Order: sequence, then structure tokens, then C-alpha cells
Amino acid sequence: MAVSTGRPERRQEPLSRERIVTAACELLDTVGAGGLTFRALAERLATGPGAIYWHVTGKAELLTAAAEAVLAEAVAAEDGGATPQEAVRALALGVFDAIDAHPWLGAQLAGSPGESPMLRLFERIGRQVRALAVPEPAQFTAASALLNYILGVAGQNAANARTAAASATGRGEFLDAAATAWSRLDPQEYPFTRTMAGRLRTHDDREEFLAGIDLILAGITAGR
Amino acid sequence: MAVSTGRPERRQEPLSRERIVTAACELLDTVGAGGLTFRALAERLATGPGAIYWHVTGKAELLTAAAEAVLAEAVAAEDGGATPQEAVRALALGVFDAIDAHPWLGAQLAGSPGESPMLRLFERIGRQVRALAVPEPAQFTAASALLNYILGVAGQNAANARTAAASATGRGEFLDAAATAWSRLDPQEYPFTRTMAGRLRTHDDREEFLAGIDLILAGITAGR
DNA sequence: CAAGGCATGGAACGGCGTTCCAGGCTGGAG
DNA sequence: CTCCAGCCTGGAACGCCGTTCCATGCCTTG
Repeated sequence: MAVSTGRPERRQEPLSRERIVTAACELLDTVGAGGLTFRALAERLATGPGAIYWHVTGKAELLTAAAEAVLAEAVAAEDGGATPQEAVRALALGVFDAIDAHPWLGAQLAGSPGESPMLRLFERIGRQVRALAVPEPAQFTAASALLNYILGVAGQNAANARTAAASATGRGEFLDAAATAWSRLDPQEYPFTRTMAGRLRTHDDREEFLAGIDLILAGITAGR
Repeated sequence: MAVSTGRPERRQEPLSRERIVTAACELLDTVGAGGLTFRALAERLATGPGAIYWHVTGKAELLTAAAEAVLAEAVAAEDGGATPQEAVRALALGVFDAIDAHPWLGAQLAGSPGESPMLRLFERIGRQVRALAVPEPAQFTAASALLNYILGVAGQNAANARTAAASATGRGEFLDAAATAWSRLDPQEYPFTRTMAGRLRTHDDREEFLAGIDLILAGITAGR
């Protein structure tokens, strides 16, 4: 450290759980999911690892708290006077965009128990399902299906982002390489996948995600 | 537990990629996802970590290979003369049961890129989507939606299994505790989730999963 | 002003994935 | 037969991780 010539620097703002979680989010956004380290976090906060443990029980809680902070923001928007379908789409898009902006969130949500961060999401989805006049016994199924679909896309997006980042190429080149691989598959063994190569290359993740939501919504309201 | 550390059986049999992957699967099934260690694997194979690296590039490849081995078996069954709907249900159930038998598989699939193990699954699903007479532009969307839903459930199941195992309680007690927590939520903030507590306690994971598949299938065929 | 506890941060521990390298083993050439 | 060059082995070592421990400050309270 710097030689202390004179009065010690003005003490920084004291450590707090909130400051730690904020720094963790910044680190996650900057360096990626694997870059969140107690040592790196301590350095960024100009402290040691031990001090962090005074405010946070461990890495799992840190990740959960970071996910909750980001997800809460994404789900905060009120569902105006729109139709339930539109409200679900808006909700899902909010989550999608949050994951797009913070790729680590996808992996965190896909692999976290149904505890803290996702309860709110489930609740918000469930209210719209109820507003769709789904009979009571099917509400749980419908809300769960929507949530599970969203989490599945979350995990895949996170995995893709990780792969693209690891190969140091942009998303475009990564998709292009995958599509080329698909188009060269054995026509006998992969007749369907092969013909989807073009669509894989040109598709829009966001639109495909929304189309899937619409598919499930259509299934929910189909029987009536 | 029984002390089963490295029996010095036929030492003649040479190390091979297949033997390593098999041992990795056994270790994953026995000790869980976090228990797969190059040191533990080396001990089980009566060798050192360095020898393993001669046949396998790293842990990621090991996990992918293990997942592929288990998933290939689950997806191997031929789809007989059933309807496309029934074929998709059978396919999905095969994956579900494989994850149920090998909980580590859920986390692995949910977080792996669309590469090796899941291409076959996508292909099989896609063929049935095509058999449903879905117009070409929508086939990619429909197959992706089904796959993403399956992967979402996979991730959640894996996370739940991990939580239940960590708390050293059975699935029943774990569910019961969660349901009780749901029933005690603030009625103002969680009106929907609260009323679903009973269903959470009594529901059948397998049936809920299938019901979600049926929802998506209904959405796929709804417009006609 | 003295005292005590909240908060701090550096050092250390055990374990991980991975790398390195000194050796056995084997099969073909001389 | 000998010899040697490669494949394969496996133990030791490296660097990093999450986590724990603890001596030490600071700041409030009496």
C-alpha cells in the first residue's frame, strides 16, 4: 500500500450488505459469472475477504441477492390495463431483457431453488393466469409451465452467452458457425435439424422467445 | 457408507475414455454433482489425475460425455406407431425420468450449449412437430419451445434435488416445508401463490411436467 | 477518559482443476 | 537377442478458489 505520509485517507463509506451486493453485480456484469471472486470483490471494495463475510454468509447468498436485485427491477413494472396475454408477454420480456443485459442471471435463475427471487415472478404470472379465467385446478399447471419455459430459455441463453464469450467471437459468428454445423449434419440421421439450419442462422432470439410464450398462452386458453 | 475406495481388481485392463466416463457416471450418481473430482475419479480408477488427462481434455468434456451417455439411452426408444403427441410425451417423459434417476443430468443439460447431447433430442422432437403438420416457418419455434420447457423443468428439478439433499430431508418434507411457507405469505402481496400452497404440497412432478407438455402441444395445434 | 464490542482485513487452511515430468512398458528395427 | 522411441502412467506441484480465524483498530457508550 501507499506510504502513509500524513493523515490517513478519509475513511471510505463503511461496508454494508447493499454496497457488497452492488459491487458483486458490477463484477458479474464486467467479468462474467466465473469472475465473481471474494478476492476480486475484496479488492474492488478495498478490503479483505474476511470483512465481506461479516455482512454475507457466503457466495450462494451473494449470488441470490444479486439475482434478486436485478430481477426485482425487471419485474417491477406494473401491468397496466392491458390484457392478461399482453401482461404475461411484458413480464416475460422483462425477464428476457434482464438476462440479456446480465448473462450471469440466466444461469443463476435456471439453477436456483424456487425460493426468494422467483416467487415474485411466479406470483405475477399466476395473477395473469387467473385473469385468463383458467379453472382453479389448472392454474398451478399453467403458471408453472410458463415459468419453466422462461427458465429454460434463461439457461440456454446463459449457456450460449458463455460459449460465445469463451470463443471470443461475437454472437453472430457463433450462430453462423452453429448453423453451418447443422447444415452439414447427416441427412439420414438429422433430417429435421438440418433443414432448420437456415432458421437458426437468421432467427431473432427475442421473437422466438415471445413466440414460445404465445404458444403456451394459446394452449392455456385453447380448451374454451 | 461402505468403503468402496478403489479396489485393485484387474489391474491389467488399461485406462480408456469409456472406462473413465463410466466411472464418472457412477461417481456422479453416488456422490452427486459436486462429488465428481479428478482426485476421487483417479482413486476409483486406481491411478493418478495426470493419467486421466491423457484420455480426456478436462472436466467439461467429462460432464458432457457423461450426460451424452445417459441421455442417449433415454432417447434411444423408437417412437412406434403412436400419434405425434404421444411420441412427444414419451420422449419428454424419457428425459424426465433420466433426470430423476440422475439428478446431476438436470443441471448439466440446463447449462450446456446446444451442442452434442441435445441435438438428438431436438431432432426427435422436431420430427414429431413436423408430423403434426405444423407449417414450416413455425416448426423451429414449436420444437424450440418444447425443448426449452423440458430444459427448464430439468434445471428446476435439479435445483430442488440439490436443496433437498443439502437439507438432508426427503422430498416430501422439503415440499411440505415449502408449501407451509407459501401458505404463510402475505395475502396482500402474494394472493395467487398463497392459494397454490395446497397444490404445491400434493402435486405430482411427473404429471405436472406432462401437463405442461400437453399445454404446449395444444398451443401448437390450436390455430387449426 | 476508560472500556467494550462491532467491524475490519490480512493470513492461513483445505481442496479444487490442471500441468508437468520422470519414469515404466511395449513393439518394431538392427 | 538388444536397443530405442514412442505411448501411457501416476505422483508431485502450481495457482486459485471459498471459507475460517484472529489480532487489531475504531467508535460508541457509560
